[in-house]
Formats: sequence, structure tokens, C-alpha cells
Amino acid sequence: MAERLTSMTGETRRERRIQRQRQDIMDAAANLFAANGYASTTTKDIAAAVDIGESTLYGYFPGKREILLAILNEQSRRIDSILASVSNLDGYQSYVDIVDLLMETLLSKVDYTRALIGEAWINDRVLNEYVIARAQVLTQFLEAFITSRIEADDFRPVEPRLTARIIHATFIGALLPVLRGMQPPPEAMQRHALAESVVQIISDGISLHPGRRARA
Amino acid sequence: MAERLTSMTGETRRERRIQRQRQDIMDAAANLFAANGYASTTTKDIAAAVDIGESTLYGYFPGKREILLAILNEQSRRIDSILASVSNLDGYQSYVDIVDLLMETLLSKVDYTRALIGEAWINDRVLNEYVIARAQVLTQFLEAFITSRIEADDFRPVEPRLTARIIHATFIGALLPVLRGMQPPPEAMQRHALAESVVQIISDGISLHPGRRARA
Amino acid sequence: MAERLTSMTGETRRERRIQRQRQDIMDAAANLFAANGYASTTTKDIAAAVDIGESTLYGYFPGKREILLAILNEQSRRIDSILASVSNLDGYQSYVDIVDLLMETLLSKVDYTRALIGEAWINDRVLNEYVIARAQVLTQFLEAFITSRIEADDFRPVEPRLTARIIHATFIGALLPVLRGMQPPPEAMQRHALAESVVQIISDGISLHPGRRARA
Amino acid sequence: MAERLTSMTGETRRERRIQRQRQDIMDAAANLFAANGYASTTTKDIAAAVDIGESTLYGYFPGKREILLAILNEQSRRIDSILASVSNLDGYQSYVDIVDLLMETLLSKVDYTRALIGEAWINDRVLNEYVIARAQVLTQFLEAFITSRIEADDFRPVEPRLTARIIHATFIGALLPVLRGMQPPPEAMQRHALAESVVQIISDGISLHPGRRARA
DNA sequence: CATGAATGAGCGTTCATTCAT
DNA sequence: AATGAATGAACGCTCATTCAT
Repeated sequence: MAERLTSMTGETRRERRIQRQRQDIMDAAANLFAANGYASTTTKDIAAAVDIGESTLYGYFPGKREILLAILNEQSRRIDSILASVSNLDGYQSYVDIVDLLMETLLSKVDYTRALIGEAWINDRVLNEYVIARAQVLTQFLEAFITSRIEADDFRPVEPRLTARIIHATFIGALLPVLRGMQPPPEAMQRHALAESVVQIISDGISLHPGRRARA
Repeated sequence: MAERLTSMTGETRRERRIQRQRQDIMDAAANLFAANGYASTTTKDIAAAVDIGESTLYGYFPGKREILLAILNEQSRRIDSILASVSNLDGYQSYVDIVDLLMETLLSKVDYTRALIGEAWINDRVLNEYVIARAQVLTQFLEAFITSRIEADDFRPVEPRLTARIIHATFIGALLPVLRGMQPPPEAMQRHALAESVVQIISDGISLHPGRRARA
Repeated sequence: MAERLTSMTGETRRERRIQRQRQDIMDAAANLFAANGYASTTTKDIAAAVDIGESTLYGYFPGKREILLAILNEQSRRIDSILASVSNLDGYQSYVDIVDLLMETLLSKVDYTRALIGEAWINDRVLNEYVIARAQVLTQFLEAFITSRIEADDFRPVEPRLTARIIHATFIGALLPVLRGMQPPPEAMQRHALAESVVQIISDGISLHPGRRARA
Repeated sequence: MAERLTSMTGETRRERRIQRQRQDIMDAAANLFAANGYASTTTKDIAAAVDIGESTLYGYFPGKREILLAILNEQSRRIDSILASVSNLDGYQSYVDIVDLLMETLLSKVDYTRALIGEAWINDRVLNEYVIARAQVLTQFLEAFITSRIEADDFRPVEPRLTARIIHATFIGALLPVLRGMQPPPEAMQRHALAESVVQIISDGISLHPGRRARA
């Protein structure tokens, strides 16, 4: 019994240590993947960054690709937990909130996000399974949201699909310099202001004389 | 004389053939770079795609890297020739036109653009020399344009820098699905409509009741 | 403590094994370099000679060139340790001794010496850094020695520089057939006799009637 | 007939042109072989040095190796023509003369000689066929010469084989700096003086008191 | 005869992975 | 569990040689 107990706590402590090591490896790998791309990052690089032997990696992951997949999965899990609350969305302010939350999530592990986007750019499987699958949740919500607002005479009769994509674009575009490592992640307040500006421009445009140039 | 003439035309024909071959190589390489990334594309892949011997590549380019650089340069040259006309811009419609022209340019060689973006994502030098250097031309024009319109009471008092970035973002975002190979390039008319929609949404927003939610 | 001790001896044993492996590689490489030249020897050849995988070489040396340099350095180190005692030289017999010692050193690793000479023959850097730098020590000693002996009316008034070079030449020449692999290395006694003969011929000449033909 | 005549003279002129071109190729190749070794010299290098197309080489030689062999053969032929007169040798002065002649021959095409020695150093076939075969003529003559002089009480009772080798060594050694490209070829008079010094040192030694140290 | 273009064979080297300790 | 050592497979690239013109 005592043995079992010791063993159990030992196991747990060991498991925690293992989990921490896995995280260290993933963090270091994500950093390198983000900076140089998955293909150009060697297992030697990763091991050196964690300061362990190269072959030790294989005690924690079956291979290099699985490290990437673990990173992609972790980040996807994070995003999913945000998207789960999308269905509860109602109205403008809640969209600002979720944009802000998404930004926070994507930027909380910039390297993970950057690695995800970089790999999705050149790998169809990654794109479909990790990006598009998630983006569609938002897209569908947005399209339905826009359509209902148009019907309620709140929105001009824009094309919902295109508009949804443009909204996504502003969102991504606003983050691009941070994701690409050209700018430091913004503070919470700056980030919230950014989210609001994005939504507001989409909502009201920048012109004081709307419609004047329509079809012009 | 006749000999010289014959020799000259011979040279020209040969040079044309060489140029065509170089283009074939670049096209095939760009396609592979776009699909799998530069690092994961082997010279063997490229040679096989052009159906020539692997070593034959080296008669046309000094190395794999130079094939990429030739692709990046060619696409940059194309973009530069568009940006040269930016200074002549005046007003809304001309901005729609240049957006349309840029879209046409970027999409006329989707693989080139895709390879460029993919490499810029993980290579600071490429990002700075090939992307940022060009984007700044547009950014500066846009910021000045927005500022002057605000002063003329045409635009609401938005933050020019952020707004310029958001405009860029909508532009990039609108192209993303095509660039990433998820959608076929649009026809000229569709493309023009897309450009107009982008500019119009930025201009007027999507809400029928502007300002109602501002600061709310 | 015990752990540290175990670890220490483990390290030492491992290091010894690594050193032995490095030596094996260098020996095999020197043999091939001597027989076929550096440029014509492939890393595949070397690996096969040591019976290891080709890529295993790179765990012991950064590259092919460094294997050669290690060989040249080791042999140079050996020669330097002999030359260090040159300054103590005094008189004829000690010169015989150092000639003998040098011969012993050069012949103890014939392949190393042969590889060194072969590479020096076609590589200016190797010639200057590994051969001339060392030969000058002997040359300068010899010139001074000859000059002093002439002043002491022990030697005929020969030209010291040329004579020194000729002495070197006899030395090299006497070894040439062994270095080139046409003859087996001589036993210690034969070698000593050779050294003595060389010095003696230089000293006394082969003629019984010296001077008879001078200027004739 | 006229056609034949024209053809003949044409052939002759063409043949001369071909011979000249062959010589140009051999000279350029010998220069590169001497400087960098045969294995490290590329056909591209050779062609560039002669300023012709790389494939044009193959109109004059079946391959790279044959260029080397032509060089070795030409130099060997030159040496043979000197050695032919060795049998006529009689006495001291004639030996000085042949040493001088040999020196002149070897140095008249330094690159050829240097390429020959460099290749012989790492190629047994070349060593045997081009060097040893010729050296033996001299060796045998020298041994017989020394033996006869000893019998005639002209020479001390040295070991003929070793002495012959030492004489060879002084000869080679005296030329080494020139052959290796560290010194410019000497003028005719300097060269003759060198030859004489070599023979004289061998003959009389450098000591004023011969025999004093014998056996010491 | 001269050559630009093409190429198979092979080079030195890298790297993700395995294995013995 | 941790790792140094080993390695097959593959990489980017070179080069002597061939061939069509």
C-alpha cells in the first residue's frame, strides 16, 4: 500500500515533470518553427534550445513531426475553447469581446500561432484540419449574423459571404505585424482598442458621407 | 556580314530558348515552393517537374537559392511597376483601380506570390527586402491620403496609421483564399467587383446607422 | 561523489574510445591520402577503410579537410618536438643524431609524412605553414653551423646557403624511396648508418683526391 | 591532283594549327596541374585557360587523363633524349655537363616537370613508367661509374648504391625550390654553377680535414 | 572543327531516427 | 529516463563526358 502510495505520488510527480519537459520542448520548438520554419528547424536545434540530448526528444515525442502536431493541437484547443462561446454571441459588443479574446489567445502564444500559420501556408492538411475547420465556425456565425442584421434593416444590403471574409481579413491583418514578429504583442488595453477599432471601421466605415460614392 | 547576321539571329534564338527554359524552371519551382515551401522542395523535384536532368538546372541558375531569388525579384519587379503609378493617385476611383491592378498582378502569377509570402513568413531578409520595402510605398500613400481627407472633413477622425493597416489587411484578406490555393483566381470582372467592395466597405461601413454604437 | 567518480571514469573511458576512433580514422585517411592524394580520396573510401558509416566520420571531424589538417598538425607537432632540441646542437655527431631522429619521426608515420609532402606539393598554404616554417629552423641552424666552421678553418669556403640546401636535399633524397612507398622503412641500425653516411659524404666527399678537380 | 595538292597543304597547315592548339592546351593544363594537382584541376579550368569551349578539348584529346599523359610523355621524351647521351659520359666534367643539361631540360618546362613529380607522388603507375624507368638509367650509370672509380683508387670505398642515391638526391634537392615554384628558374650561368657545386661537394665534401671524423 | 547544352555518376555533407549503455 | 554514437537516406551541387547543331 505504502509502496503503491509512494508509487502513485511518484508517478504523479514524474508525470508532472514529464509534462513540464514536454512543454519546454514544445515552446522551444515553436520558437524555432516560428523563426525559421518547420522544415529548416533541426531536431539538433530543438534539443540544444532545451539543453537536452538530441535523442532525449524521442522519449517525449515519437518524432519531429509530432512535436509540431502537438503544438498545432494545443493552439487549436485554445482556440476551440474560445469558439465554443461563439454561439452565445449576441450583438455588436459581444463580437468585439470575442475578437478581443481571440486576439488574446492567438497572441498569448505568438510562436505557436506563427508556427501554425507558417505551416498551414504550405501544407494542405494542416490548413484544412487546423485552420479552415476553425475559421468556418466564425464564418458561419458571421454570415448568419450579417444576414439577420440586414433583414432587420440594421446593415446595408452587403454580400454576407464577402463581408464575412473581409471582417476576418481585418482581424488577421491587424495581428499580422505582431504575429510576424515585427511588433511586440500589445498590452491588454491596446489590444482591446484595436479590436474595437476594427469592428467599428467595419461597422461605420471611415467616410463622413456614406453612400455618396456608391456605384460612383 | 551575312555570317554575323546569321550568328546574331542564332544568338537571339538561342537566348530566347534559354529565357524560355529559365521561365519554365522558375514556374515549376514557384509551383513547388508555393505548394510545399522552399525548404521542403528539392532540386530533384524541380528538375523532374521541368523534365530535365537535375544537373541541368545549374546551367540556368547558380543554385537552388537563386531560383527562389529570381522568382522573388521577378514578382517584385511586377509589383514595383504598379506602385510606380501610385503617386498619380487621386480620389476614390483611382484607389479602386490600383487595388484592382495590384490584385491582377499578384494573382497573374499566384505561385510566385504565394512563394514570396511563404518565404517572407520565415525569413526576415526576404520579408524586409521584398515585402516591407514595397508595402511602405502604399502605406505612406494611404496615411497621407487619409490624413488629407480627414482635414477636408471627408473622413471621420480615424487613426490614419491603424486605418491604413486595416485597409491593407482587407486587401490581403480578400486575396488570401486565392493565394492559398483554396479558390481559383477570379475573372477580371469579379476581381474588379471585389476591389470595389473592399474600398466601399472601408469607406462606408456595413451599418445603416453609423455612429450609433461609437464608443458604446 | 561516487556518482561523480563513476561519471568521471566513464567520461575518460569514452574519451579514450573517441580518441582511438579519431586515430583510426586519421590513420586510414593518411594511408589513402598517401596512396591516392587528398583530392582523389573520397569520404566514402575513408569510411570504408575504418569500416564505419560515411556519416559517422562527421561525429569525429567537421569535414574531410579537417581530417587532413589533423594529420598535418599531428605530424608537425611530432617534428616540432624534435626541432626543439636543435638549438642544443653542437658538432658533427649531434647533427648525425638529429638527422637520425628526424628520420625516425618522419618514418614512424610514413603515411602522414607522405600525405604532408603530397599536399604541400600542390598547396601553397600547406607548404608554407607546415613545411617551410619547419624547414627554416634547420636551415638557419645549418647555415650558422657551416659559417662558423668555415671561420674556424674546419670547412672549405663553400657557400653556406647552397650547402645547407644540398644537405637537406641529401636528407630528403635518402628517405625518398621509403616515403614514396618503394622501400620498407629501415630498421633503426640501418637508419642510423644511412644518417651517418649522408653526413659523412657531405663532410668528406667521395673523392680520394679532393680539390684536384676544383674549377677544372 | 590540284585538289590533292591543295588538300595536302591544307592538311599540313591544319595539322600545324592542330599541333599548336594541342601545345596550348598542354601548356595551360600543365600549369594548372602543377599549381593545383591533376585531380583538383577541372576541364572547365583548362578550357578557360586556353579560352576555348570545354567540349572543344575533346577534339584534341580523348579525355582529361590523356592530356596529362601527353604532358608526361612529352617531358619524358625530352629527358630520354638527354639520357641517350649518358653512355658517352667520361669523367668529371662530362658529369657536370649532363647534370646541367638535365637541369636545363627539367626547368625548361617547369610546369611539366612539376606536374610529373606531383602525379608520380600519388600514382604508382606514373611513378614506375615515367620516373623510375628513367632514373634507373642514371642510377645504373652512376653505380658503374662509382665502382670503376673506386677500383681505380680515385674514389674512397663508399657504397655505390647509396652514394648514387645521394647524388640523385642532391640533384633533386637543388632543384626543389624552383620546381615547387618558390624560386624563379636560374639563368644558364647560375644553373651551371649550381651543377658544378653539386658535383664538387659530392666529390670533395665540405670538410678541410677529410677522414678525421670517419667512424667517429 | 567548335561549342552550348545536357546529364549520370558521384561528391561532401546533413539530418531524423535508432540503439546500446 | 537520458544520451552519445551510429547511420541510411537524401540533399545541393560538381564534373568529365556526350551530343546535336
